[in-house]
Amino acid sequence: MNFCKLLIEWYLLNQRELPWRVTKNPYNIWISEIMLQQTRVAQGLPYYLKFVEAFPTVFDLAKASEEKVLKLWQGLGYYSRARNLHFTAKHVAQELNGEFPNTYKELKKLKGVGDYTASAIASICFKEPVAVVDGNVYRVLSRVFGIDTPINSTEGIKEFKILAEKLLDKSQPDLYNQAIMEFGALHCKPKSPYCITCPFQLECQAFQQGKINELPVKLKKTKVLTKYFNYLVILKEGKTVIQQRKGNGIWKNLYQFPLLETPKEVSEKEFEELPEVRELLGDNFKKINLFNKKPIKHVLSHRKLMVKFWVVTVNELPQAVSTKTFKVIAYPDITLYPVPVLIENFIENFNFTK
DNA sequence: AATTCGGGGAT
DNA sequence: ATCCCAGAATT
Repeated sequence: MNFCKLLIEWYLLNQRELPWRVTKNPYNIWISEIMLQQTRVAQGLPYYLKFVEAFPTVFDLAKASEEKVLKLWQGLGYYSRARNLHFTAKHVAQELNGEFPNTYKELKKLKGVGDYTASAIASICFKEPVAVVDGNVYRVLSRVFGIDTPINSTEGIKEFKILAEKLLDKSQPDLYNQAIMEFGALHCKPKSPYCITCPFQLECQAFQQGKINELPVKLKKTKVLTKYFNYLVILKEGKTVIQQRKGNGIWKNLYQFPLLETPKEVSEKEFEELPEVRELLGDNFKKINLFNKKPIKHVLSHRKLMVKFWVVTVNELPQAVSTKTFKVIAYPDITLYPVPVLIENFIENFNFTK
C-alpha cells in the first residue's frame, strides 16, 4: 500500500486551519512546536497567539525579561519550556545573528529542542527529510503495523523511529509529518477511533485483529506522591509578601506566598504552634484565619498537592527567614507576577479588601 | 533506564 | 478515576 500517499490525501481534505500553518518562518514554527509539547492544540492555541503578538521576532523575545515570558506562559505548565525558550531566543539573537539553524543536527543543539522538535522544524521549514515521532505517530504506526513494543521503552523508541524514517515521503516531509500527526489527532484517536471511515482499514493490523484498544502499548507510569502545602497569606495595610521558587522542582522561578510544607494535614490549633510559623510571624498577629476548611486538591501528573491557605494580618511584614527572602508588594500587584494555577485560583477566590 | 517536569480535556 | 496530549532534560 502507499501509506504516505493515502495519508497526505486524507490530510489535504481534513486538516484544521491553524495559525502556524500559514507560515514557514522557523521562529513561529519553533514557538508553536515548543508550546505543543505534551499539550493539546486547543490548549496551546491562545498562548501561541499571545506570544507572537507580544514577541513578533526572536529579538523581541530575547530582550524580554524571564518574568514576562513566564507570565505569558502562566497556566500552560511544564515551565522549563518557557525558560528554555527564552534562553534559546537570547542565544539565537545574540550568537546566531537572529537566524535559526536550518538543519536537524544544528536545531537539536538548541536548549529545549529534542528529537521531535528538531525534526518538526527541519522538515516543515526547510523540507529536510527527517521523520517526527510524537504521541500521534506512535499510535498510528503501532495500530496500522500491529506493533506491540512499548512506545516508551528504549527498543520501542528506536523501532518506531526507524519505521517512521522508512515511511517518510522524502520529497514532501513537511506535508507528510503534519499529515500523520493530524491523522492521529483527529481520526486515529486514542478512544473510539473512526475505523469505519479509515483509509487504512483493510491493512490496519490492529483493526483486522480487533486490537484497536490494546495498541499502542505503554509501560506503566510511576504513582503520584501526595504532599501537604500550607500557604501563608500575610497582610498589612494592603501589602503582602511573596517568594520566588528557586532550585529544581515544580514551578521553578514562579512566585507564590510563603510556603510551609508539612508531613500531613495540620489543624487550625496545630498550625499556630508550628515552629516555622512562630519563626515567620513571631507574636506579631492576633489570629490566623484558615481560608479553606477542606484542603484544595491540586493534581499534577506525578504529584497530588493538598493545600491550605492561611490568612493573617500582622503588625510587621517579615522580609526574610533563614534561607528564604521575600518580596514585599502591594497586594493587587500580585497579578503582575507569574504564579502557578493553584495560586492564581486562590487570588481569584480571595476577596481582597482593605 | 527511570524519573521529573503542568494543566486540562475526554472518557 | 484514568489516560493522554505536535517531549525534553536530568538523574
